[in-house]
Amino acid sequence: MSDLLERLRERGWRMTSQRRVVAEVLDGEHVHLTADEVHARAAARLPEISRATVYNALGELVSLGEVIEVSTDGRAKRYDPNAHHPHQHLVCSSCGTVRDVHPTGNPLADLPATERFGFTVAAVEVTYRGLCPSCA
Amino acid sequence: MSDLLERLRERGWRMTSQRRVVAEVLDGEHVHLTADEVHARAAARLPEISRATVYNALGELVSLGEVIEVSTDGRAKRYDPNAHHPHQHLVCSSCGTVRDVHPTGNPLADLPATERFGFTVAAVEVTYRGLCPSCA
DNA sequence: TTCTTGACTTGGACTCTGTCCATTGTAGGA
DNA sequence: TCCTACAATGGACAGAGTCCAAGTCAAGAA
Repeated sequence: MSDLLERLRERGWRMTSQRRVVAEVLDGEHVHLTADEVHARAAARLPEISRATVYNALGELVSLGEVIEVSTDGRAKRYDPNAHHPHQHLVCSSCGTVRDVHPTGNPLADLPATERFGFTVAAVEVTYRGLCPSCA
Repeated sequence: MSDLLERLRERGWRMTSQRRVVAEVLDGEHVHLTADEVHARAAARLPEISRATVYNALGELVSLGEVIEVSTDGRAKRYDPNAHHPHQHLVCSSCGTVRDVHPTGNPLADLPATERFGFTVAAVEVTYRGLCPSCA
């Protein structure tokens, strides 16, 4: 499952051991890690990797469109590697768990022109909130 | 337009000069202020008010359901006093302006049971992103 | 009105998340 | 192999928010 690494190399992303480890941490795992969690997992394999490097790499992966930045709680941003499959998020208000979900319908179509106030609307994020089975 | 003050008093919210000023700043203005902006406006009327007090008051207004906390950019949270009229937000990706909008449809109904994974879904937030007329 | 008391406010220290920058290191092409 | 532009480092810094001990005060009781 190293499609991500492959794509990055093809796109000319200069590959360093640090960047490889960050990409590997995100690839495969379908969880939503914070930058610090990514750093912790990366450091498990490459102990001397710095926080700044992890932030740089994450920022570039986001710019490249390979990873999505999700801020579900106003605290640390989370990084979602599932960028190539449109989806929304379901968040547990108690423990913060995030799941990818696929609602029906198209929320963009639900915003009539009269409610756009001249904005060029490019994207829509939907966050469902509730309690997960363990917290309920 | 001091419905808010009235409601708070009725609900037994102990009224201090600091809390009154914070509530007054939010009441009436249909903008989406950050905590620091609320503090600045409150301090214009009550110079010695502290940041901690503003944070406390805002947190309580949110708990009471009188104000909604909105985190549109992963930076400072914004406080939306329009809590009694269901609405969503339209955010300018360039300047950060936030507008209240009223999409048609019910996004909660768009999440089928099979996509809820046992969660008790209580709320849904929709954020439209794009460029406002000035930034486009 | 004055007293009393529990709730509120203060301000400074602290935490967490993220950014910046000068220095050092290195991937990958010539 | 050598160069060099680009990347990594780590420590300082900044913004947003929380915590806490000490002082203050709103509002009910007498």
